[in-house]
Amino acid sequence: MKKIVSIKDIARMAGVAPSTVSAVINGKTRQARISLAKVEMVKQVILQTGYLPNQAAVSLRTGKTRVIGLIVEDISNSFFAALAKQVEAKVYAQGYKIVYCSTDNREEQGREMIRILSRQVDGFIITPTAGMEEDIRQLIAHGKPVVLIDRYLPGLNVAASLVDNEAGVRDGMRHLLDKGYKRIAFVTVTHELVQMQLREQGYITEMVTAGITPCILKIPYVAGQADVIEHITGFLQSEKPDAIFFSTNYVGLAGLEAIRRCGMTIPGDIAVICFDDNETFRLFTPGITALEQPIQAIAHEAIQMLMDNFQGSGEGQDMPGTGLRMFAPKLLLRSST
Amino acid sequence: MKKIVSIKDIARMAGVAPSTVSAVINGKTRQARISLAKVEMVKQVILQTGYLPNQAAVSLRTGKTRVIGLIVEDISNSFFAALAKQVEAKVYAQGYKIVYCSTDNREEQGREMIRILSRQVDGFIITPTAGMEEDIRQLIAHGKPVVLIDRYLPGLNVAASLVDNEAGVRDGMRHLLDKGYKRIAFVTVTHELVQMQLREQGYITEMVTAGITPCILKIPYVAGQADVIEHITGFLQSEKPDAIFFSTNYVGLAGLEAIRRCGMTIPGDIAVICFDDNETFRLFTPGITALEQPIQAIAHEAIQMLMDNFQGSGEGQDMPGTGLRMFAPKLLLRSST
DNA sequence: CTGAAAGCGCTTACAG
DNA sequence: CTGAAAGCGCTTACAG
Repeated sequence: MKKIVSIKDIARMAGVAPSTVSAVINGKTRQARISLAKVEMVKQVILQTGYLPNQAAVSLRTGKTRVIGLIVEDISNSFFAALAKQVEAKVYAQGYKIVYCSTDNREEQGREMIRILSRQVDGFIITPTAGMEEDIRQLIAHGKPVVLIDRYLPGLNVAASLVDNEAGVRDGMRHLLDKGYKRIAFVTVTHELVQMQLREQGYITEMVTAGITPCILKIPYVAGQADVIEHITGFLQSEKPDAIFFSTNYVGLAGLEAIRRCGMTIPGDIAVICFDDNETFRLFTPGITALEQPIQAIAHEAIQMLMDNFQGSGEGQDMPGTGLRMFAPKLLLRSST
Repeated sequence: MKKIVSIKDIARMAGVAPSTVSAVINGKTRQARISLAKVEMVKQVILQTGYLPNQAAVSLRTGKTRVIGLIVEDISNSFFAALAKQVEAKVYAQGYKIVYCSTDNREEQGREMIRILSRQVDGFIITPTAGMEEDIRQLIAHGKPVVLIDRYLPGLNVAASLVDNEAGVRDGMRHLLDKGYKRIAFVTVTHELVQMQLREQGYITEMVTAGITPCILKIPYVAGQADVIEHITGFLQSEKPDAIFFSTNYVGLAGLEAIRRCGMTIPGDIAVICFDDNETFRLFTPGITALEQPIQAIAHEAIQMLMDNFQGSGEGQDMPGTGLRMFAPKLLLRSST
């Protein structure tokens, strides 16, 4: 086990004091008015030894960890996984690292994760679960920046970056209406989170504008995949819509299975569109028209807001960058509509 | 911004010395022979204040970070995302955290990540890229435990946890042969990593055993999705196989598209099987027979080996738990074969 | 049985 | 322009 070089070793090797080395590392040679010759000397030694400061010591001294906590609903879900990838690239480029964890939408889990991580990260990017309001409020009160992603909690004035749910659904609806579909059904899940309500709202608004009576199926959030398929199958048989709008990935995949079971053809018997794209929709025969979330924009904006907070006061005063940033999804036209 | 309580505050509030508090926190009250009354006193105060030790200080003092570095090829890939999820559950349960990063199979990227993280984690779980041998060797020489996952580097005697590639392919092949398919083609990518060679080897072995001439298409690894589809389309038209074995997810998805373009039906014109399962294969019409990787077993074994290292010497001596752990994939029979 | 003291590796006023 | 010293919050011998 090789001995690890410390700032003292570097100082000794360069013939200067540790504080000089520190100034060089942190780019404070101007303020400290270190001579150019010494700066060069120190840089040489650092390069030769491959010296890297002990981050634990830096953190202890400065109170900064250069770590960001990424708390998502489920890292194995393709949407969050893609988000994590986008976050990663940005964050490492700025010299930060990421620790992640999944809440699986369990309130207790999320709370515990915040507790464990709160002292060990400089800030959070969080997919909030219902009931997390108070924890997030406290985090911010303690001067720990938080940016919400993918959704927000109404009544909690915290920066958030997400897709424009209502605009997306309205886009998709106008496409269906333009194509001449009339009996357009909307299939969604009961969910306390605001984004589902916004999507439903978008649907209702467009239907009402078009002068057609809305036709909505709401599936209990807790239902398993098999149950969801059952629900949709029954709904298709009784309502006989000519087009169907699935509010989310998860429901859409079950919906395709239900349509298959009913022996209906797409788009002949029924047109299909879904909020959220995925590989299955792309490869399905026929391709399924979908609203693709601008994951990169969402992730980049979230990081940007968080980093802006780091620059700013960071002292529990008014956080800059609070408020919602929404990005319109992209309508991917495929053969299903 | 509220003042953060330290061990001194707890000590003062409980009327004991900081070292006593430390002993209580670390469960060393027996060795230190602290009276039960004081232990209770301290525990009370800790509970009331919600005190959590400053991890930076602990790390600085003990040299342990209780963080694990997870370096994968691409966290947004569903396989690695699923792996990350399994790793996460295990790791948090043991009081560790995870920082992740993706290499995108770029050697430089992986090396840089190891450099950045090496001082800040207690150990690594790595999906190695070619050319990483030396970096991993050095990590271990410096007493930093490493467990490889999903693949290993021949010639590098490091613990690794992965699927049994050859056994999986042979399983799938025997299934096809039993069903009476003869002109079974194998489509793979050129790739220096060992797992692709093992899969190919499994195919060849079974074909030779069955007395049939192997028929292999190797696609350059660098090819984009469109190119891959082209390659496969041409291959299908010239070779006219009655069954096709895709060596991996990525190739299989392109393969389905190629089959569609050729106007072939599955399994009528051609049977399909693929190494690695995914949602598309499950929902495709017909369902695609696949070999599902035992992700949970792979992840759990990796963590177990890593944690065993933490218990052990950890001093750059012979690492316990070196060697390969392989888990057979599960053959999911669907309608495509 | 318990507490005072040293020290992990940094950064930051501060003295010269 | 540069270096000595204090201190971040812990843990660990060690003295009593």
